[in-house]
Amino acid sequence: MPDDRLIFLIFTAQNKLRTYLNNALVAANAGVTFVQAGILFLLKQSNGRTMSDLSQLIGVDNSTLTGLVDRLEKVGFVARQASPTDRRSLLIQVTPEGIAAGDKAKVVIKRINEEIKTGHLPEEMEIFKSILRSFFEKFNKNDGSSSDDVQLSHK
Amino acid sequence: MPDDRLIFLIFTAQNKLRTYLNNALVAANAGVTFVQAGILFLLKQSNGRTMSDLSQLIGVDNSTLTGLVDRLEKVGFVARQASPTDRRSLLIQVTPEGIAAGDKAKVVIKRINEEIKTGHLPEEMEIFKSILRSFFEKFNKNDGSSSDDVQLSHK
DNA sequence: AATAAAAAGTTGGGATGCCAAATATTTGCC
DNA sequence: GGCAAATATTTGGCATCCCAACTTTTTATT
Repeated sequence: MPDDRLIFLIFTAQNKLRTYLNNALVAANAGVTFVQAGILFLLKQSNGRTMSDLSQLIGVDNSTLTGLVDRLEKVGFVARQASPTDRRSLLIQVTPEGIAAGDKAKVVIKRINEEIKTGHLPEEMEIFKSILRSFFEKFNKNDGSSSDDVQLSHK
Repeated sequence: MPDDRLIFLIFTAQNKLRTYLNNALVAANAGVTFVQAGILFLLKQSNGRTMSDLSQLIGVDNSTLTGLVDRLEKVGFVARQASPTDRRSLLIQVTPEGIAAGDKAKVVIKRINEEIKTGHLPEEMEIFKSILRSFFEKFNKNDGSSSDDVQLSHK
């Protein structure tokens, strides 16, 4: 499988990182996973965000975000509140416990972020990031056949 | 979130790729996802592998592999067979339909593999891959606190 | 030979992700 | 103002992933 090893490598490496990271968060008694911590950071920054804001900022679809917020609400890290200006909307409020959990997680996340960089030059990390960022342009349309349209538009 | 943007970037980029890829496989009527296709390739290469072999080669744990094989078996792409030499073992046989599905998927996977490389130098892709490969050394222990032990052993 | 330890595969639980559909509400258009 | 279109959120379905526990079988140890 020489040609698809790149995709395989991306997926399996990512799985390794995610597992390691979330286990580290367990070991640190953070009480949240990486993605949940991300939500808490966003709310610490600016409390009372809507579900749509959060799903966009976290980079997941709205139904995924519903589950994430459900689980955070269940353990008392966030609360849902009706929006005063739009009856379709909820404003998600972080609790003090949620702030604390997020702060605890942050230490672990920083550490592992540093571990990722260990042994690599800054220029190399830049290349790594720019390739990842290219995915957002290349694979933004969720229709896998749309790349043909992109190529046609270049002519 | 400056420091953890790298991890966030890895996860969200990977999600983009995975979604795009699996949608492309749907569009191509491959009838399998990327991971399922990986299993079919392995079986085309060498049919009758054990579940343990497959889980190792695919890079997932054995219970994940059980689900994957269940779903492939359900659509008639593989079959489970008792091992003649070890009563704990099963040998997974790919069917002709499974081979066909894998071949169809391969075309799409190759295309997207090329898309990933588009716009980047070969040396850049090498750097990208070597950073991903470093995850397998750095994050191999699933205990996130084990990095401290590693550091201690260096003294 | 007997027994402890390890291995094979499955089940169950939890988390995360996307897609589609549904309902209530808001916005845009005529 | 009335109605079509869009939006906010949830629910349900499916897939993928890890962890823990379990039962049967095999291997290793005594």
